[in-house]
Amino acid sequence: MKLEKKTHITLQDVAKHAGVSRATASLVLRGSKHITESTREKVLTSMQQLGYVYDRVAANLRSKVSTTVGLIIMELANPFYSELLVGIHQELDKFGQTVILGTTFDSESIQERLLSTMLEHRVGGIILSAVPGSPSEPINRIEQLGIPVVLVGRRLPEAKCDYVGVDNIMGGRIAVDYLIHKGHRRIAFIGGYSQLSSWQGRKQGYDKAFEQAGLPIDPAMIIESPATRQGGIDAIEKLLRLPNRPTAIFCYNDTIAIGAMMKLQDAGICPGQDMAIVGFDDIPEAAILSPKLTTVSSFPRMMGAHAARLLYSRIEGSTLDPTAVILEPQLIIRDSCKFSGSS
Amino acid sequence: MKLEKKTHITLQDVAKHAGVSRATASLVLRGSKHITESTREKVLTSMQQLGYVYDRVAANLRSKVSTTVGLIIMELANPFYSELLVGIHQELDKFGQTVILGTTFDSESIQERLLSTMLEHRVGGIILSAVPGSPSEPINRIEQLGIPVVLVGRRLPEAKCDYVGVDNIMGGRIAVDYLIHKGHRRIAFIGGYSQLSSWQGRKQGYDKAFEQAGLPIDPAMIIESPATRQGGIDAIEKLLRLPNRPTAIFCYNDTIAIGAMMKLQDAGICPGQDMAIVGFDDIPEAAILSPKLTTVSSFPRMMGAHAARLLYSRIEGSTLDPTAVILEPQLIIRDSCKFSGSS
DNA sequence: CTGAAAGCGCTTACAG
DNA sequence: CTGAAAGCGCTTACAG
Repeated sequence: MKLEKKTHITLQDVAKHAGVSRATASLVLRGSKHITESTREKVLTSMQQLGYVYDRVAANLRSKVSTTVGLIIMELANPFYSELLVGIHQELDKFGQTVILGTTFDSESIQERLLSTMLEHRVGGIILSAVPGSPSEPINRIEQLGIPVVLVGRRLPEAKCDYVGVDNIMGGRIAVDYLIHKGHRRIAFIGGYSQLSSWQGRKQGYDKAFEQAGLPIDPAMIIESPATRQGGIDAIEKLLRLPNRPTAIFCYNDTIAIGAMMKLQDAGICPGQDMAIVGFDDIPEAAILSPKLTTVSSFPRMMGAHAARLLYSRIEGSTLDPTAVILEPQLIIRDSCKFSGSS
Repeated sequence: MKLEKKTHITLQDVAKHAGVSRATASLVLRGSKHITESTREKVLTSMQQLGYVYDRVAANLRSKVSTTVGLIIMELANPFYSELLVGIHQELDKFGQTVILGTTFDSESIQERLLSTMLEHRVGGIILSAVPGSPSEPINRIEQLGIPVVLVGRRLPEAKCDYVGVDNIMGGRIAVDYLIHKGHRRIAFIGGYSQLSSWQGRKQGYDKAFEQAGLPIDPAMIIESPATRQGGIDAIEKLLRLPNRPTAIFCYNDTIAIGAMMKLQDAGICPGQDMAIVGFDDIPEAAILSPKLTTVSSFPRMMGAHAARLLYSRIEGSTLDPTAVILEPQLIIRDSCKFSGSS
């Protein structure tokens, strides 16, 4: 905890060593043009010699500036969020911002705590993938403080802030359209929870596709479960007990699809051959499964980059009305839908 | 950049509102016992009413304390590092420390820059997976400043600091022993670079296994390449051009193994059946490949947790000599080695 | 148990 | 172009 820097060099020391005032040294530090080349050099070499380390934290405190951004996501051990993080981190790095990380494991109380911690750390803004069903009041209160927040992936109805996500309705739509065109009539939708805005969107797309095809929807085909591999396994178990099994499965996301494929294989059902599978997100894993997973890409890395840019523009003072950046999803056709239903 | 908090409430405001001094309010904040219950309550309710946000940064500056830790790794889009990050983050969270992230992409100059940035942000310590071949002088200089650093996964010969890693020699040994016992005689070792301390260890284990079995080593079987999927693909291409192909492949890590399996499949060679494959690390992907990948687990999450604990003990003032925590690897036998060489 | 003063390391007007 | 002073929001001795 204690920073027991043995001989801690401050700007004061540098100034004295260079024979100038603290203010002058500070000016040199930030490359002011109002400094003579000769004093500039003197100060610079003094810094070198003394091994001076700039204290950005103290500087930020004084100048009321922040160079950190908070990122709150569900968990790290999930390729979707890893990819999101990569996009955010890479983009923010360009702006000289560093990210402070927090994971909620979808617990509302942890989210509350993290939000507080981030504020205490004087973040300039927050990127939040909110716990489903969490109240939007804390977010609005934070915005009130002048700290911008952008929601990513998961939307909160009442929150007055920016949002970056994929068009879930279209995503669900193109996935199910594709399956219907392949001749499937009984198509399950498994994984995720109906509180999730992304679940709702994907389900809506599913409904629309059925509607337009003039097909009836069987509520038994809709199975909620945690968005984990285990959740996929569990959902398949339930599905296999059904008297009238589906011929295709649209999974809430790729992680669910992985679990589903594992369980299917265990049950002697060949995914892709005996049962068509479509995922969502296109995480790196999707391409190495066998069969390679056909999935709807939500471009998580790009989502992250957009969120970072949007947040930074807010930090820089943009006062536009809250905007929503909706990425267009794309069906990535691979090998997990060879089977052609009852066509 | 600017933190234009509309009506920024400070401890001063709280104190005035509660009718006490700033010092008293500060004491309340940190739960001092020398405060009357009644004033405690007064102050607390004032904080509530005014919507006070504690400025931990200012507090840390004054009390010369740090609540952040720097983490520098090669890249985020790599399951090994994701897992490492999970372990570190989870453990550090328990100590109330937040992590500041940086990725080098194995560029020495980026690493230099990140190290500086972290110091400027007043991190209490640094966990570093160093760029191979980078000088240890900056690290020693940082330690000199009183900022502990722990190296993780990759060792630097001259660095006087803690290290957490897996026993690479043993890891290489058990992988190759296993293949030899399965009857293989021509075993390739592909991926990674010989500058990496982990590569050197695994290769040493490989050599030892051959030596003990009284088998000759063919230098053509050793192929270096970037530790990426593409690196695995490239290595296999080279391997297939060889007049005398191997019957088994020990991969520097699982990511290499994934690329290798992809390329093998493309070439009409069935991994696991026509060619045995062993990976290293046991990233989550290993279990979903088909065939499921037999691999040497390096327990990346546990590595992260150890590194975090070790660093924190240093931050707390531990002055033991630099220690090395070496985790014991474990062979995870799955399905990628069905073929039994020439036995 | 509480208050007045000094200080963490820096930057920001304001003089000169 | 450079210096002396005040202040960012907090904590830390030191009195009382």
